[in-house]
Formats: sequence, structure tokens, C-alpha cells
Amino acid sequence: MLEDISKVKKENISKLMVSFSDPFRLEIIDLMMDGEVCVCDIMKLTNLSQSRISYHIKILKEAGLISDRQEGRWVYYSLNKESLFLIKEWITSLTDHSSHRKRSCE
Amino acid sequence: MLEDISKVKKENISKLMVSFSDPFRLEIIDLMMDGEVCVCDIMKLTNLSQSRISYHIKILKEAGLISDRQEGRWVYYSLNKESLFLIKEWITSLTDHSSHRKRSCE
DNA sequence: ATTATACATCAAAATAATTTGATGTATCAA
DNA sequence: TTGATACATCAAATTATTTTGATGTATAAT
Repeated sequence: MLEDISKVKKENISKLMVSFSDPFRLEIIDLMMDGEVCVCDIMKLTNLSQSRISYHIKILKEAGLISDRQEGRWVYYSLNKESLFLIKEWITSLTDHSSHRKRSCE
Repeated sequence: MLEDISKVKKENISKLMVSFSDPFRLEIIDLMMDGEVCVCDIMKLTNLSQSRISYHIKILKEAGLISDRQEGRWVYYSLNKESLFLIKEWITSLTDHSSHRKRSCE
């Protein structure tokens, strides 16, 4: 039961990591640090095509990394802090609970 | 000049994120939390083929995420804390310095 | 010397991710 | 109601990543 939870968490982490693994998505994430952005903002700031941006946005959204808010014709995207904290927690578990034990076959 | 440095850093981050973006690599990283492991350890613990493991190890190594130490016929791999801290720092900058500013086109 | 072990590397094949250009849907303005 | 804008979605083409099986190299045991 608890294993299921950590499995779900690991799948979350895994998806989040995949969502970070593309340079254009990193760029988009970077833009979102200044607050909400719409697709048209991203187009102006990056010169990427609209469908290309929507594609990357979808991946970020499915990973839970961003949230969206529609207002009229526009959709505003922003970073979802919860998932950022989840990653931070995971990285922290790596830095804090990983062992330096030496291994020796033979 | 300073931009170059942050560009290098961003490329590091980017490579590190890619190195985290595969489920088998996450598994390998997980194993390394208990300390050093050799390829043969990973083989026993995961049932992945040797060349497959070497391939993933190479990616982790090129991202700077792991260090290696040879001893006779064996090579022991372990997590490189410095790069973990680099990622943590980056995630922290996202959580701490990202704005909630609302956007409104119209 | 010969053989076995541990691991790296390589090229080909298989698989997956990304990009492109077109089309679809909803909202709004004229 | 017509046209324009913002964005999503789709299928096909492109490109990148991963896997496989074979071969190579170094170390060490017999």
C-alpha cells in the first residue's frame, strides 16, 4: 500500500524530469518565472511556432508542472509550485540520504 | 561574460535533466543511494543487459551526475553530490524567485 | 600463454520524441 | 453573421534516443 504511494510519486518525479528534459521547455519554464504567460507571449519571446509551443505546454501540463487559467480568448500558464517542491524534496532525499559506502567486489 | 557562465550552467542543468529523464536511469540512481555500485551489481539488481547499463552509465557520467573509481577489473560508480546541489539550487531559484504576477492581454 | 571476467564501444535496428503544416474550436469584435 | 484572434489537436515527416548483439580492451586468475 505504502509502496503504491511511493510508486505513484516516482512516476510523478519521472514525468516531471522528462518535462524538464527539453531545452525549449526549460526556456518556457524560464519565461514563467516572471509570472503568467500566454502562448502568444511565448511566441513573441521565443520565435517558436504556435503548435510547437502548444505541444510543449501540453507536456508540461501533463507532468503537473504548470497550471492554466482561461480568460476570454487567452489561456494563461504559470508554474505550479507544488510540483516544484516535490522535485526539490526528491533531490533533497538524494543529497541527504545517499551513502558514501565503498564497494569492493573480489 | 557573466552570461556565458550562466549559459554554461544552463547547459549543465539541461544535461542533468536529460540524465534524469529515463526510468532506468532513475532506477540506477536509486541503487547508488546505498553507495558505490559496479555494473555487475546493477546487472544483478535490475536484469538489464550489460551494454544497456553501460550506455545509461555513460549518459549519467557525461552529465556529471556520477563519478567513477576503477579498482582492478571493476569500476565503481557513485553519485556526485556537487551536481545534485547544482540542481537543487536551480529548483530553489524556481520556487523562491518565481513571480505570481497575473497577465492580462486585451 | 591461455582463459575468464568486467566493462566499453560500435553499428544496425527498434522505438520514441519532436516538428511541421493543416484543420478544428471557442471567443470576441465589427 | 462574418471575420479575426488565440489556442488545441492531428497526421505525416523528421530527428533523437534507446536497445541489441557483436566485438574490443584491460585486468587478473590458472
